Amino acid sequence: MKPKITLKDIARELDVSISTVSKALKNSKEISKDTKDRIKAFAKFYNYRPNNIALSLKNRRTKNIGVVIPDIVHHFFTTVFRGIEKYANSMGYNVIICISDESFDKEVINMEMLANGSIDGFILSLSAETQRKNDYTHLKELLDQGIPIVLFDRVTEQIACDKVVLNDKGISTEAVEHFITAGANKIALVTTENFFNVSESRKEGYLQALKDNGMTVNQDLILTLPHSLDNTNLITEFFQQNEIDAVLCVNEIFAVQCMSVIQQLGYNVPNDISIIGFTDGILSKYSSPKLTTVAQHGETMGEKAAKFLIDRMESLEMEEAPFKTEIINATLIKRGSTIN
Amino acid sequence: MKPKITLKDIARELDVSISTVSKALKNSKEISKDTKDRIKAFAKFYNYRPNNIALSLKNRRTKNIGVVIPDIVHHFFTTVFRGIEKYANSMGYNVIICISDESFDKEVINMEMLANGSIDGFILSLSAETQRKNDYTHLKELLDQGIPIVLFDRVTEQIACDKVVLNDKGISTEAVEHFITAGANKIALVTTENFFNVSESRKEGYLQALKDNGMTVNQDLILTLPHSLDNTNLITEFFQQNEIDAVLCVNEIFAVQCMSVIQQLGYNVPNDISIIGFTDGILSKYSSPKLTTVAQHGETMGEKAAKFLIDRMESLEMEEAPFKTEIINATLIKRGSTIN
DNA sequence: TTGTAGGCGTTATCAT
DNA sequence: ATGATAACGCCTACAA
Repeated sequence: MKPKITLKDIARELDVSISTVSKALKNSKEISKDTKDRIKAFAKFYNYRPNNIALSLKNRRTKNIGVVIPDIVHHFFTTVFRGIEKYANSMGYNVIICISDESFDKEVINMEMLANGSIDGFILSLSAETQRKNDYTHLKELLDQGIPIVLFDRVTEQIACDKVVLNDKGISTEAVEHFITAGANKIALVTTENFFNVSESRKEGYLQALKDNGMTVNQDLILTLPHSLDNTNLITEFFQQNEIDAVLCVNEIFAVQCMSVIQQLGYNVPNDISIIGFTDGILSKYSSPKLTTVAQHGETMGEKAAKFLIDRMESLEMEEAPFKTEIINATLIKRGSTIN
Repeated sequence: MKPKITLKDIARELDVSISTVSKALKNSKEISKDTKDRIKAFAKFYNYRPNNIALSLKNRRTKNIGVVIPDIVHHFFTTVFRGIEKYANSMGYNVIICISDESFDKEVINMEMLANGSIDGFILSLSAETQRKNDYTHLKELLDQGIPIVLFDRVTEQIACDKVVLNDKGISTEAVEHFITAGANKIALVTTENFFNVSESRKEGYLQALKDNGMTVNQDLILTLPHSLDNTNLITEFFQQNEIDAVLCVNEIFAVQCMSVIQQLGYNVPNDISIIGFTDGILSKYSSPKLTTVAQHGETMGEKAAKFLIDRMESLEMEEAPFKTEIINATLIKRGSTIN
């Protein structure tokens, strides 16, 4: 058991002053080569490492980033997190993570907790409840205090800050057009309740594609599923009661559930009904047939978000750079659940 | 833009001393009700919150826990992490996370980085490379410095610390016996290279079950797959060249891959071949048929690990409590990929 | 009832 | 070339 050693310890042992030790270890040329060597050898032997906390206090920066995501079990957030972690680490930052669990209160409490000195900035994707309540005072307050925030994916226009989002609308249009090219004309959409900005955008993209191609919108072909429930029955009804030859799903769970129902009903994927889902996760890769999906490039989003944040934090006080929004281009990965 | 306010600021504004402010905010009865009220009102108005960093420095404890896991995309680690986060937060701790990415170096570097004051203790699952190298000096050093560590899942006997593991061997035996009860007698095992303690234990459990039931071991029925590669061909060969009526897989990816191959080859699951996988993740739930799996109760493991760590950290210096190993009982979730 | 002083570990500035 | 001092924000034993 050898507790951590401090500058003071070294100073005492070597009978010099603390500041001499500090300077010597920083290779200051104020100190004679002789003492420098002595001190360095001693420090090395006892494996001296400066105390991060003391440095944080002195420098008024922690080199920690707070990441707040709604959920860590979802593949998309997981990949974004990876990207953040990767870039942050490469820049010497640690990542403190909080799961809001889609709860407004948890989001607020966790952020306030971290904001009291533990982190230099936040990367955040809004919880469902926050988007539903449409209440962003906690974010405004943090920004007011000078703590930078980067929003990704689940963002809001009501907060002025750097953002990283997907071209949800555009890629949805592209997906639907992929159906149309293959001859589909009874195209369905399976989505979530619409307080999510992303679901909303995806729906817009879907509608846009229909419009651009002179097709009429049939509201019956839009299925809005409630959150966190077993939706199998709803989905089954949906496919029984409607004539459908293609379906766009806003996440991969819906996609794989639809596929399962469709096959159960005796249809063939993709010949009778084609499917495209969002999120190129593990489900999409291991289903049969493999799912055509919208790859959201989560890792790229994460890296970009981290870069935005660190750039802003390190541009010491020349902070008033205008806020940027980076749009990450999703791509369609064509696999077995669509024709072509 | 209103920067954070400090005790000093309050003291200056209210023309009292810093310690008076400090005491007042802690409701010390040394201070007159009058000044307390004045100070509290002011503090509340300016939304004073003590600076965590200063507290950490003073108290020599950060209330941060470092979590090091090999991978965040794997469902199992994700759920364990959830459990850790949940318990830690409820006890007022933050969680700093590092992904070792199965790399020894990343594991070492990250841990050393955090160990310099950023965290009070670690929860860790060993990286593949660390287990392969069998080198744990970094952990020993940290323990030497008085930093507590809790290992989970991927553990080693070479380190004396609290541990949380699964009854891998027992549950594997149980799984194989489930096959046997249903009439199987050509039971295969699909596993990873054996430097993982968990794979090793699962194999032992498999062998034990065969032995207990008077069945002979056929080495041909044990398929060892390399890490991170497309194994489809190996798996296909395996099922073509061997007569098999049941297969136990050490993770759910292998399980779902096997199922896919089996169905491709024209067999029926579970009638021709039954399957059981480890990890009750999303793949198992959304495959068809749904997979019978070993639920590892990751969240429980995480909570338990966090409890071990926090207990030890908070039992100030009466530390020499003996190290405990908690064995979490996995359970078999019977679904469509097995008979019964 | 209030204030002073010292310390947590480090660095920067200003002596000596 | 080396050391003393102050400061980061907070707490607390001890004075006043």
